[in-house]
Amino acid sequence: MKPPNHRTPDTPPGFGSATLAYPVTLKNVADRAGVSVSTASRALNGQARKYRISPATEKAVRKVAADLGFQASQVARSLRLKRSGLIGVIVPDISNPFFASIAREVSLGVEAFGFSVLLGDSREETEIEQRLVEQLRAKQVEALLVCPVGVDPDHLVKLDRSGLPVVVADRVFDGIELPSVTSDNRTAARAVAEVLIEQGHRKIGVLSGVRDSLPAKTRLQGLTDAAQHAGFHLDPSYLAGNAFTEQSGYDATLTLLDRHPEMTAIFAMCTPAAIGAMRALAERGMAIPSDMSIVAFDDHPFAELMKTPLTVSVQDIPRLGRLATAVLLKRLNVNPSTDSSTESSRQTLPPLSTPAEIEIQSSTSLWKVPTTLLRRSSVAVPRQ
Amino acid sequence: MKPPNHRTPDTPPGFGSATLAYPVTLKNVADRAGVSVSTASRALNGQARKYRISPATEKAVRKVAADLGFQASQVARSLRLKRSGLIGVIVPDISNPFFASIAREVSLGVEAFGFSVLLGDSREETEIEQRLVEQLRAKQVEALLVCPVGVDPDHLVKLDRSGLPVVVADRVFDGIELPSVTSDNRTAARAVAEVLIEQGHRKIGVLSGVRDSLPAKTRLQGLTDAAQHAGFHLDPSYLAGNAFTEQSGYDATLTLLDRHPEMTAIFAMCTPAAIGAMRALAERGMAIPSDMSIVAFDDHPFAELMKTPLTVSVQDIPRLGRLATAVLLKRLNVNPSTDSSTESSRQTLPPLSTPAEIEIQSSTSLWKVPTTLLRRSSVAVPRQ
DNA sequence: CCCGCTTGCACAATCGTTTGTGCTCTGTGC
DNA sequence: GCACAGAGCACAAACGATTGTGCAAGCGGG
Repeated sequence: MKPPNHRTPDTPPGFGSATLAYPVTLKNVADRAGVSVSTASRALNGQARKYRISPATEKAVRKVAADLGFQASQVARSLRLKRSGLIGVIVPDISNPFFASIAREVSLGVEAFGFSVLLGDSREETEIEQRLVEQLRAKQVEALLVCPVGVDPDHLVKLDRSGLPVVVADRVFDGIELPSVTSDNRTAARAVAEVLIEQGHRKIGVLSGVRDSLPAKTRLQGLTDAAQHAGFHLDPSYLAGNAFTEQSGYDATLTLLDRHPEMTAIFAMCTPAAIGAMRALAERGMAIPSDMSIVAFDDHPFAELMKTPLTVSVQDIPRLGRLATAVLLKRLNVNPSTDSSTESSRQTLPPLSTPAEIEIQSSTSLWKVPTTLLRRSSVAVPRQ
Repeated sequence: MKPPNHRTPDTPPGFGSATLAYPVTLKNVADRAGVSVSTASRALNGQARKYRISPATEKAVRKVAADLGFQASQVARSLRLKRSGLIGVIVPDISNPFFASIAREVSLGVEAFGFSVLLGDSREETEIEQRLVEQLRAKQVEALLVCPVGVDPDHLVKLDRSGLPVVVADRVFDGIELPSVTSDNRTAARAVAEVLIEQGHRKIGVLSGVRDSLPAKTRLQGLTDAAQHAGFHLDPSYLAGNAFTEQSGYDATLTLLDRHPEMTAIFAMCTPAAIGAMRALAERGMAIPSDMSIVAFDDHPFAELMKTPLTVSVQDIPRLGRLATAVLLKRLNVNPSTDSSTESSRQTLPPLSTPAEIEIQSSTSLWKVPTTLLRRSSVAVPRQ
């Protein structure tokens, strides 16, 4: 890269100096070591024994390589090996800590195997998501982890069928055809809903995320379960909103407040929506939890310090990320549990961490990680 | 990639079917169109005019390519062109929204030019940062945006000297040798400090980030400026902490509380530290702002809803990210301001956004973006 | 002394692009 | 009728790695 303004170190004048000039190729190493390119390659790749390179030669080559700061071009290697060492990660919004954490776990988990993460941010738009997929496909990623915007999974399924392994996280789909990992949203939703119901709430407004997404459907299901168990029925008119955003939560809250003044509690399907709801309530001069109780999903460092700490169901995001990573790695046929001192990563540095203690049980294609309930002060007995 | 279990479409039997088999090469397209590989390449790359490919041929090739779903292998192209189309982004913690936002802006800003972002998370450790740099170098990234852990910039400087453009953001260094972009921390710090001083605070504890980092030094400088202007002197013993983390803020607060019971205000150099401080104060049973005033940096959606919304100086993070991206692109000799309908990105999709309205003024290598002050309720007149 | 086996390495093909150069036509002007 | 220009395309050499195969020594046994 950047051909101009470097001296290429073909036959450097002062033997032994060899300050790093950027593109040091295998040929440079070979020449300097007085061997052929193939020998140099084998010496560096631990193939010495197999191809009977003498220990002396191997050592010499290694030394020259080190002196020259040789780094094998992954591009060339990729071409020859038909393996890019790249994994694409596409999320709706990387500045959302939830997705950032997932990206982080993937990045941390795969680098031990010499993979790097190509990041894509779809900005919650399906069209951009598709463009990103194409772009990453052209970059020859070996697998894709997608947290989809939430609609139209078809292009992902097609992609997977065409031979590019795709794993879906969080925003999984119904009638699933792709390996997916998500939280146990139904149980989680039921748990938070029951906090409300125990206190006597029956008129519960729901701030929904993308309606077609499985998380939204499943959380609604959990709420319905709880209602049913308590012997009442949830009117669909108490449902509003159609996105996992603050704006959606704000708008939906106002809508519900107008539509159902008798409402005593809010069930927010995500943190941004809860924030939006709190803004809306503040504008209407309503206090939490005295005028309105509220429950939500996911926690945050700030949460504890809030005026009214939210009662939430918290997902184990890192675990979700690690599970997704494990599934990804499994589909790539690299063994997450193998001791990583093997030559799998060749010249790349030794593993930074043991990738995942996750057991991929069974052959299901939908994995769920458990959640925990955090009861805090945002729920009270309904006023009247 | 993934050679097995696809039919290669060399000469597909049913003409016209051509469902996507994964590796469709240029040769396949050429064969099917009845031309040579070189002609196919030129037809697809808009070189038709220059190399006198007949419009008919060009059209035919394009059609075949479309039918086959041809995507040029970026790996092969990279090898030939000596351009990977990859940009490395290394941050200390991608799950921190601050860095996530920066990564996001870079990703958004460069994709219009056909670049993709390779993400690295250094986990606030210099050693890992260095490993990531090596890994990304091997992947042939064309440039690197680093938010360093904060110490030992030497390897970055060396890298840049060796021909790989490096841009530093946020955690810039003193005696700078690399293009850097950061906020105007001195002014920002002075502004928040003055909020404290105006109310009469003089015994101000400082929760510092990494001492050697320029942000920490500069923010301290801003505080010192304000103190000096108000005619008093800040005792170094009021300084504690040495990291941009919650833990550091917590520990430092306890330390200062013990060391200086007369302290009436806290100047936290980052949000995590402020959170740590609030935890510590809560444990000691101290209320904000009645028992202790506090100011900090950076805002957050949650901030408004906190028990005591913090008075903070907020950085324009997206702008910072965009500026960094612009500097990056400039160093890569792609023109951020050019209308992007040029053939710069070839077969890659049309630009998703106008990359940056940023004016890169002058040839300075340190750029600063302005900040704004948010006065909220975390500051009061000192008790006694 | 010669044959054959082992050792240690070099040759060359290959991955899928891009691009400089050269070949073959067709048509035109004289 | 012929040379020549230019249009339209094919050939082949890179890019930097990996890897199957072939070739030359060295050695021992007969």
